[in-house]
Amino acid sequence: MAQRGRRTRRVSGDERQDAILVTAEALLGERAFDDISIEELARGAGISRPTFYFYFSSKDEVLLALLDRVITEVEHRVGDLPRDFESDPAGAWTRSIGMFVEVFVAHRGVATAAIAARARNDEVRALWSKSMQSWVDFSSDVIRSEQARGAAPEATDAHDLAVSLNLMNERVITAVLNQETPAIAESRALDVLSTIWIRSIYGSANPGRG
Amino acid sequence: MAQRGRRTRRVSGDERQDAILVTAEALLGERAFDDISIEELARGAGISRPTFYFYFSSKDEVLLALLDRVITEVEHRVGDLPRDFESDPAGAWTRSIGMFVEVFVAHRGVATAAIAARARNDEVRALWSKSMQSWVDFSSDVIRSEQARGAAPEATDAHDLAVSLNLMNERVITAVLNQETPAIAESRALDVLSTIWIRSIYGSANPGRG
DNA sequence: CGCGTTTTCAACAAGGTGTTGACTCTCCCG
DNA sequence: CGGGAGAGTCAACACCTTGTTGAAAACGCG
Repeated sequence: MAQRGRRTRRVSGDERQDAILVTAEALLGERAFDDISIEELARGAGISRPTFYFYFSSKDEVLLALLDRVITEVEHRVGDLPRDFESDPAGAWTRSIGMFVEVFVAHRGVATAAIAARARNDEVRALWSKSMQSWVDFSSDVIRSEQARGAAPEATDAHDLAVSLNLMNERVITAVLNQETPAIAESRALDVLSTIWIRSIYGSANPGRG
Repeated sequence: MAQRGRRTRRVSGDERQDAILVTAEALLGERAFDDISIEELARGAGISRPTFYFYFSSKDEVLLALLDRVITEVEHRVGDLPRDFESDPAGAWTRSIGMFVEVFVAHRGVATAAIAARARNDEVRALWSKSMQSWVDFSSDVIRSEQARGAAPEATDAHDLAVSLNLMNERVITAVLNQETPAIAESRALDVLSTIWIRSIYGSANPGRG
């Protein structure tokens, strides 16, 4: 997944490529991906626009490279996630969801740009979906083991539940980060999301009737 | 909210404006909004590109007009939503969520285009958020009344819950419609979403410990 | 008819993307 | 150490899309 765009690499070209990436991440912190031109990326890295194309074949490739780093970090962190669900299910889920929140907050610009670019770019979509998949796999594994030990009802398919809850997290967190309306307060997000996860995974499906 | 783009209206100009809208909706059925040029919209309506600007000031205005219709329909349908939650909470919620699903499916092209355009266009964002807001208001009203009658625990803020669950619906349904990965089967969507809603609203927050 | 308003579009301007071809620089090998 | 093979660079070009302008055609009504 590394080695995007460039043919070979020897001396100082790397620095240029890096400079483009650094410029892109900085600009993404202050405005939307669509509002950043290749000209700006090039100028920020101290090169001309045509030279930009020597390093990346398009603006989307830059986003892809940025996203690539985030994905790598995510897969690492998912692997390190504690699985102490038996002793403290609520706490364990909250910590897992907290990690999700942390990644979004830490790479806010890249995450929101990638989510928007996903609609038009196949490679971005594939890469993002890989990341979501690793979260979904983690969640559904845990849900299944909670069902196996009798702590959670088996009525609902673990995979469907995991997908829906992870998509909820993605959407709620982006709404919070972008300060959309409607959204919830940033300070309440983790609490609300955890509550929904826990009730959905462990709760019964029979509300009290009138 | 009607009367977008045009100064006055008298005779046959309306048909042209309508033809643009019809063309847009048809094209949105087969590809993404970004991949449709104003040239195509104009040709589809039998006019030249500059003439398009007589009717709409931009491509986004066309989407806005399309979305406007959908929003109107939504507000109408939310008002007509049954509130028979006391006798059959699960069924009532499922029917309400089903309406949400129906609207997305019926206006699939407009909905997905609007969601994508929301990121860059303030007016689209405002209009979409108005629609979400009417769903959120409905949901939180019902949640609060369920809490008041003692059927649902009051531990969680009704508004925060309503926002999160509605955002989940938005995201899960678009994932299903776009056949994303990960997603769930279209036939399972309503069932899974209802389950999560019901457990989140009525369930307790205390999972069984190991 | 004749005059104002509506409607139309050729032509232009601006701004972005991606490509070409030639030039420089570096460094390594003969 | 001199000459080539890349790597790296960019002016200039071609192209597409959006949005504007100004003048002309069509229409309705007195």
